[in-house]
Amino acid sequence: MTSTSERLLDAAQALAQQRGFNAFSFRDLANRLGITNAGIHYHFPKKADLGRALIARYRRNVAEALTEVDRTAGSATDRLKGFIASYADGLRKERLCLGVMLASETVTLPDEVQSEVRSFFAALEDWLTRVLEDGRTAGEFHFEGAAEDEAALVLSTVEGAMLSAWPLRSVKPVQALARFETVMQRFLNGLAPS
Amino acid sequence: MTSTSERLLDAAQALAQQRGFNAFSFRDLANRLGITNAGIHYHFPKKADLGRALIARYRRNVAEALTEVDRTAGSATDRLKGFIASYADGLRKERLCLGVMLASETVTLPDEVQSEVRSFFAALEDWLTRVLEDGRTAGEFHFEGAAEDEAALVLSTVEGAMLSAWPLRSVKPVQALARFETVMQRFLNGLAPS
DNA sequence: GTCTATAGGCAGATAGAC
DNA sequence: GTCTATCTGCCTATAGAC
Repeated sequence: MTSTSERLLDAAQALAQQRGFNAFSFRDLANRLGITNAGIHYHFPKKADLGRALIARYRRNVAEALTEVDRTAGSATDRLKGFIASYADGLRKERLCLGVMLASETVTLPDEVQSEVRSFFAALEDWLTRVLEDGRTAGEFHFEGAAEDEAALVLSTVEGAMLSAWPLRSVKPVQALARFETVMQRFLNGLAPS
Repeated sequence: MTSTSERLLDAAQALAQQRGFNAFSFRDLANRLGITNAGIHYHFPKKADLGRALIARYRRNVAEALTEVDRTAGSATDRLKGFIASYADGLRKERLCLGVMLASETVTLPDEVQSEVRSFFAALEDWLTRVLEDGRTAGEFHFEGAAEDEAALVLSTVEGAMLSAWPLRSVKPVQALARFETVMQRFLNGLAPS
C-alpha cells in the first residue's frame, strides 16, 4: 500500500547509496518497479526533482531515527553509539551514507540538491552537539572547547571511517565492517574521561 | 616538453578530483588538450586503462611526496602535519583527494581500478603507521594499542574532514578550509601526550 | 498513472586516411 | 599520433494515446 512515488524514492535511495546519484538512470528505476522510464516523469518531471525529494526525505527519516535514539537510549554514550551503529548498519546493507555519497558528487549536482546536502549535515551536527554537551555535563565525555567543534570532529570521523571501509567492503565485507568498528571504538575511547 | 600521455593524465586527474571518474568524458579531456576524442584512444584504448594509469601514477606521486616530507620534516609531528597540509592544499585547489573520490565511486569502477584504490590506501596507512610509531617512541604522541589501528583512525579522520568540507567549499571556500583545519587541529590535540 | 514512440544529445569505441 | 567519420547504445525528456 505504498505509493509509486514512495517506491520510486526507495529504489532511488538504494541505487544512490550504492552507485551514486549520477550513476543510476530513470530506466534502472523503472525496471525495478516494473514500469517504463516515461512513467517516472509523471512523479518527478526532472531528475533534479527526484534528487531534491530524495535527500529531503532522507533528512526527515534520519531526524526521526535520531529522535527515536534519544527516546530509547539511557545516556549520552548510548545515543552516540546508536548514531554510530546506524552507519555500521548501512555498511552491512551495502549502503554508503547518502550524505557521504552526495557530498563526493557535489560539483555535478543541481544547486537545490547541494543545498539540501548541506542542510542535512548541519542537522546531524546540531544533534551531535546536543549529545556531546549533555554527555560532558553528565561527566560521560571529556573534551576541550566548543561542543560544535567536537561535533564536527565526530561527524568527520564517522563519515571517513565509513568511506575508507567502502572499497574494502566490495571484496572483504567482514573485514571492512570490523575495521569500521575498530576505528570508531578507538575514537570513543578518546572521548572517555580519564 | 611533457608527453601527451602525461598531459592527458594531468587533465584527467584534475577532472576526476573535481567531478569524479565517471563524470568526465574523453571529449572533456580532448577539449582541454585541443585534440579530438579519437586521439585519446591511441594512448588509452579503454577508459579503464586511463583509470588504472591515473590512480597508479597518483599513488607513486603521493609516495614521493611523503618521502620528501620524511626528508625535510624535523619530527614525527612535523611529518604528520605535512601529511595533513597536503589535504588542505587540495581543498584550496578545489580538488578532493583522488582516493576519497574513487572510494565513493567504488561500485561503478572497473575491478583493476578498485584494487589500485585499495593499494593506495594501504600505502598511506603503512606510512602513517611508521610515523605514529616513531612519534610514540619519541614521546611526541600518546595513544594506546597498535599503531596500525591508530593509523586507520588518522586516515579516516582526515578523509572525512575533507569530504565533509567539500559541499561547503562550493559556496564558502574560506569557511570550508577553516573547518577542515579546526577539525584536524582538534584531532592533533588528542594525540598530544598529557 | 502508465503506456508507446520518439526526439536530441552525449557516451565509449572503432576503422581507416594522413 | 592525430584526424574525420561513423557506429551503437544509453541518457533525459516530451507528446499524445489509453
